[in-house]
Amino acid sequence: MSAPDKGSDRQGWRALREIIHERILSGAYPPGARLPRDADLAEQLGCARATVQRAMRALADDGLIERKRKGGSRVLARPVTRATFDIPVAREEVEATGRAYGYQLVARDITQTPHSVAAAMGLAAPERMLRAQALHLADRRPFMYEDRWISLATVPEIVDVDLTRESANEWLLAHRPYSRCTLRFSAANATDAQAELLGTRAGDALFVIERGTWLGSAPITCVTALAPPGYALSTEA
Amino acid sequence: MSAPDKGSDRQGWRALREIIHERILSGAYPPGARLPRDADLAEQLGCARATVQRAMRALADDGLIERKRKGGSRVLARPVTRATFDIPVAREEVEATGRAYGYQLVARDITQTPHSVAAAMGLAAPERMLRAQALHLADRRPFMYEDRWISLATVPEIVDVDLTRESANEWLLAHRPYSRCTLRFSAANATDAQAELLGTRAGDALFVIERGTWLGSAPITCVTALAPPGYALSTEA
DNA sequence: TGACAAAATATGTGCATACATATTACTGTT
DNA sequence: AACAGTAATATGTATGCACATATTTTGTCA
Repeated sequence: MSAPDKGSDRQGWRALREIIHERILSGAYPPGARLPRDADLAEQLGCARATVQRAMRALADDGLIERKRKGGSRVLARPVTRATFDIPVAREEVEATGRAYGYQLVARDITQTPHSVAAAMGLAAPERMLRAQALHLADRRPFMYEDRWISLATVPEIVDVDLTRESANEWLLAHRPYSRCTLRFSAANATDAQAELLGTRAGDALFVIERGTWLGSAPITCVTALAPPGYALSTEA
Repeated sequence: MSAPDKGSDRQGWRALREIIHERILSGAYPPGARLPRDADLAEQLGCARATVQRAMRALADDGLIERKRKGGSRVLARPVTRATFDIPVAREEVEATGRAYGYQLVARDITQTPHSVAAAMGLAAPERMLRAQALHLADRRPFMYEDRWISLATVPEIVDVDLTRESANEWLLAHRPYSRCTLRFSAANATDAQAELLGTRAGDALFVIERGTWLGSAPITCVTALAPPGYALSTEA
C-alpha cells in the first residue's frame, strides 16, 4: 500500500531534530554549510515536509541554524549561546531550596521618582510614585533586597494594599499582568546601607537584577533587586 | 455561507496569539482560569484548530499558559518571567557597540585541574588540561578576562593552536560544536591580580559568567569570565 | 555595463483530517 | 467505600495540499 513505512521507523519531529543535530555535530553539515531543502530532507527521511519544518524551526529557535525564505537553511558559523532563564518569584526561589520564606517591608512612601527611574520607565518627566523597599528572607536570613517603584497612574489601587503583609511583587503578579518586561543583570559593590540590610559587609559584590514591566505602553513597576554574595543564576542551554 | 470568512479577517497565528494574550491581560481569562478548548476557540475565531494550536503553543512557550493533555489549557496563576539571553562571543559583543576588538593571551600552560574544575566538568578525578587565560579588549581597554580549561582528552588538537593569535573560544566554536552547555551568572569582588588585569581596583564588583560545554558526555571546556564594573547583560522578555 | 522588472525558488502559513497519547472521569466489582 | 479497569476527552503529532511571502536569480532594456 502507499503507506510510507509508518510502522518501521515512525520518526517524530523531535527525532528528526536529533538526527539533523547529529549531522551538524558530526560535521556532515559543517558550520556555514547550506542544508538540503526541507522537501529533500523530507523525502530522504521518509516523512512529510511539515514534519521537517517543525524540526528545522526548532533548530533555528535554538540558534543552531539560520533559515531564510529563499536562501534555504544554513548551519550558523558562530552559534550563539542562547539560554533561557526563568526568573522566579522570591518566595518560590527560596522554597524550592527547602528553606522557609520570609518577607519584611523596610520602607514605603510616595514621592517623586529620580530622573534615572523615570527614564528607565520610559517617562518624559519624573512622577509621584509609590516606592516600596523590602527584604526577602530565607530561613530568617536576608535573601534579597528590593527597591521598587510602582506607577500610581497605572496602578492606583496599590496605595490601598497592605505591603507589610504581602510582597508588592506577588500582589502585582496576581492583579496586574504585564505585556512587556525588560531585564538587566549586573554586579555592584554594596553600600553601607545595603550591606546592613543584607547582612554582609560594605563593598561586597552584590548581584543586581533590574526589571521593568509595562502593560502596553503604560509603565507598571521598576525594581532593583540586590542579592548578597553566594547568589547565582544558573541554567542549562 | 460555510466559508469561514477568509477574505475579511484572515488572521495569522501571531494575531491569534495576540488576541488570546489580550484576553488574558484584560481579565477575560483571569489567572488560573481554564481556557476554551482549542477546537472551540478555532470555531469562535473562525480558523482551523491547527492555527489555534500554534498560537497556544507559543503562549505556553512564553510561560503564560499551561497546557495538559486532557486538562485543557489554563492561565498560569503566577507567570514566571522567562527571558532568553544570547550570550555573544566577546568579539561580536565589542564590535556591536562600534568599538575596536582586541585580544591578548595572558598565560597558557598544561597542568592538572583543581578538583573544583574537574567537578564542574563532571569528571571523577582531576586531569591534565590546557589552561588559557586571556583578555578581551574594547578600544584597547580591558573588556573581559577569561580563565579557561580545555579538555585534552576531548580536544587534543588544541595544543597545536596558536592561542596568541586566535581566541580559544572562537577556535572552539568553529571546530568543536557542543551539544550541551551550562551557564551561571554571579558577582564577585576582584582580587588584586584580577583588578590589575581588568584595569580596576581590588574589591570592585565583577560580573562573573561561568560556562561549561560538552559534546555528548565528553567535556570540552569550562570558562570563568570576569567583566569589570559597567558590564551588564540585558534582554527584553 | 548597469539598472530595473520578472521569473524562479525555498521557506512560512493555513486547513482538513486522521490517529496518538496522556489524563481525567466513570463504572462496576469486591 | 475503596479500588481497579475502562471509557471519554483535550491536546500532541503527522500528513497532504494549496497558497503566501521573501529573496535570489535571471532576463530585458536603456
